[in-house]
Amino acid sequence: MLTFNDNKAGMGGLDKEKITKVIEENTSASYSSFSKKQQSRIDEKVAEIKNRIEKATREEKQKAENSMKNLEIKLEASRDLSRDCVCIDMDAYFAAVEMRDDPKLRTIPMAVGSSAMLSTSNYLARRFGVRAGMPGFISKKLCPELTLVPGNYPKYTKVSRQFSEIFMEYDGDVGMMSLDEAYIDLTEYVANRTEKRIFTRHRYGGDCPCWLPRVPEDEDIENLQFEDSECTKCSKNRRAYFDDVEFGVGREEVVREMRFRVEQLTGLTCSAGIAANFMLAKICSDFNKPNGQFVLENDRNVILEFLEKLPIRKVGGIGRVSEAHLQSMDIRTVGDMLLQKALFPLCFSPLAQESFLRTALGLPGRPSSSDPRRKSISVERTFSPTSDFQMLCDVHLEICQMLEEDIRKAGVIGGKTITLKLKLSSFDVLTRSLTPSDTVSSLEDIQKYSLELLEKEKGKEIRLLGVRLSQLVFEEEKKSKTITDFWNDAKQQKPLSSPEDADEIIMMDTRPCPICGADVENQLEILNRHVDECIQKMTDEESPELICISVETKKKVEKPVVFSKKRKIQEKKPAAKKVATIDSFWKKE
DNA sequence: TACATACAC
DNA sequence: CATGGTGTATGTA
Repeated sequence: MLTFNDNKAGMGGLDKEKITKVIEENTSASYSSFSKKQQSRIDEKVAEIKNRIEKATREEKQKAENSMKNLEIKLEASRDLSRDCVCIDMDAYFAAVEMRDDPKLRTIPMAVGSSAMLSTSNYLARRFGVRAGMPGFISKKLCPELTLVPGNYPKYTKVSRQFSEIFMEYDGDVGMMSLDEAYIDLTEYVANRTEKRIFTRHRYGGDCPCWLPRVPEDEDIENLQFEDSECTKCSKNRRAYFDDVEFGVGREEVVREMRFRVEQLTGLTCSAGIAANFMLAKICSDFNKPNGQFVLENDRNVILEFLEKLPIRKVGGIGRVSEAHLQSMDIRTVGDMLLQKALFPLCFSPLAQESFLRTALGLPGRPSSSDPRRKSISVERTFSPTSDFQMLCDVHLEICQMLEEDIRKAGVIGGKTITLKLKLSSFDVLTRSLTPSDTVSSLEDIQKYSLELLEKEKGKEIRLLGVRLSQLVFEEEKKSKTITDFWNDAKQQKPLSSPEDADEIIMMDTRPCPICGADVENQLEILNRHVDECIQKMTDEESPELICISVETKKKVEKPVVFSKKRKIQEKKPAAKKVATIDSFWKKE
């Protein structure tokens, strides 16, 4: 049913039927009936679509076809094949971080999440059908030996900051879609890149399993230079091999270089897609996963050919429901979309028509709202279903307190509209909202208005409560000055790296380690590693992270001013998302 | 404006 | 035992 799809990578050749059966057997009655309800809603819509096509008159069909033809001409005129867009996606991100920091997890099936929900699974676990979005307790049935690791979001956030700094050197306006996904416009960088770059590559071997990347077992290491040392973590001997690697000037080479640097810095691999726009780059990033990249030539025919056989579900924005709708029109691949485009006006809204046609042509989505500011802020929690109103009020108060705190941290003064979200024990979701004449800002206001809404739902058995504030009012921001100052300060202190003096960094000058004073090769990744070792030596056993960026290096993050030269009007990157705040997971009464 | 849906990660 | 949390966009009334 709709519980399991093998859309994502890593599941070749497993027994789908068996997995589906295990999932069904372990699905609760209430969830199962909710799923059925959802499915029948989709079926209804599908019937409606078929019906509309069936009973459309000749004139209507003709009109629809003309309308799509005109739209296609208009859209085709906007095609831009001049850009180098890159989407970089970390491989099994949360799981990879946990595996990096605990070698025992590298060889067993493992997932990050709770018994209620998994965020990621490693590739070994995926072979059992264990995947992101699946409840942990069902995963355990599919794979009894599965190890569940609770997520450590502050750590994932920190690591994400580390590698986004690398991307920032290539595109000052890099868009982080989430902790593990980056959109990079390389056009300008590639155009200006005239020289190859050489990096020292560090890889590890010996008895110490801690550091990554490892030298492959089958590689001939006869002629590699190395250095032995005692690992500060496991006390075993670690052998660090090093050699030079070169990266040329084309976009593929530059992307290889970025991926190389990410792995050197964090010990994590990522995959990349390269194409004429971000919509295509995102699809491509999935093609050679894990630890690979895929380029789609900036050529109309090549793009259309690539899309012809591509299942529609691989396209960003087409989910379970749209897939079903389109399938009812015999559309399974993007190629089919192009063949059937004349039917769109009979079944879909104008926006949906355009969006599907853009997809079919390999064009990016409509650039959306130019206001980069966030539009809403919310907190929601799931708990054991209850209709006890006092209990719901207690939860509600806590949620309001958390929301108020988040609002303050976000530099938001208040908002016009307050929305209460409820999920019933049946899994049905309701929202109730109101817009008072005055802006809602204090904890008291938030609580008062949302409680008003909650009171009207007395008696319902509820499993989730949420409160959202929208139509936000922001603090007057004078941030740009701060950032500039920050950058100027950093510049005077001799920054570790910047595009202008990139060559100096690659060439081998040294720089004293701020911790131990020893001369260290002045290359960002190497320096970070060294500093990290030093810090580990002198500090705790506490921090489980192997790689931790130095404080100095961190300051360099804020430098978009320098890089953002005038850029052509272009497709909007997906908006950067706020990092979720984590608190201990509470549940039960 | 209010509410529901769909989607991404 | 047991199916998440945050945010955006869009359709419809």
